[in-house]
Amino acid sequence: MPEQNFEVEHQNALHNLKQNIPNDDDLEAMVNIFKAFGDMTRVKIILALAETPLSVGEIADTLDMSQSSISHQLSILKQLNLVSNARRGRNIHYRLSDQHIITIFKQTKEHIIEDENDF
Amino acid sequence: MPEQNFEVEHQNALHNLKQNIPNDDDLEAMVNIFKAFGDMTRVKIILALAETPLSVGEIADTLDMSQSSISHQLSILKQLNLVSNARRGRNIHYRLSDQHIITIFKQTKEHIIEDENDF
DNA sequence: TTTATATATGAATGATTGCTCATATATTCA
DNA sequence: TGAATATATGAGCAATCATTCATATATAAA
Repeated sequence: MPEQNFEVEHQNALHNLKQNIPNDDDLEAMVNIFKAFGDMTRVKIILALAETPLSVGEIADTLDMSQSSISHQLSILKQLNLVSNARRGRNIHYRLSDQHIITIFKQTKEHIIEDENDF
Repeated sequence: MPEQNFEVEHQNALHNLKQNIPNDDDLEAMVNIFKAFGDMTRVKIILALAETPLSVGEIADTLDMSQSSISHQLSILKQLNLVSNARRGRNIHYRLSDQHIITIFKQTKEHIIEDENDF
């Protein structure tokens, strides 16, 4: 009875699931990164920084947004260690802190574009 | 003057940036996917469905959440074509609509866990 | 057909969030 | 040192969102 075996396997999978779901603490870091990527402004900042380090003013100018808004968003990205900063002259330059992240980011973007029909 | 060349290149990069930033329409699909991943409940649903197709009730039971809440979240995931559903008996079974997506999802998760020190 | 079960959905609510405005801080230049 | 420039930050506000509650819809069972 293949139909019943299927059902038994499903029940086993279901039983295992309850124990195997990562707890909130383990998932939180990941969810927070995704949250950071889930905002147009922050995505644009990351895409810009993927090209070259930029000062706060340069980002604000490039994205045509207020200095304050960009600064707030940068502080969120910094708190997640997605970007780092360093003073250079009278400006503060931001850069992606981990090229690893931008690789994931761009890959995902390409995957989504590839399958655009599906979305 | 290597210092000045550096500055010239930076100015070029800056100038190009303004034109090369994808517009909102192009980014929106990606941002929406990331938004979907940016919620603990939806992440857990996706992780569960990565193991086996599940009915609404099974998901609610597994995650110890209300049927209504799960149903609402599933409708969001469905609208983004991240999951699909089909009636089976008196239940409606949900599954990941694209294994591609879960691959990206898990990869990203692993990358983040690998570099946990950085976060 | 009536009853029970599974899922969907709309309204209400509290929490989160992104932006603006005003202002504080910090560095450079005169 | 004092003025100008660049960035950070806190409060306020409107918008978004995740959940709950009540209820509608749809299928299955009796």
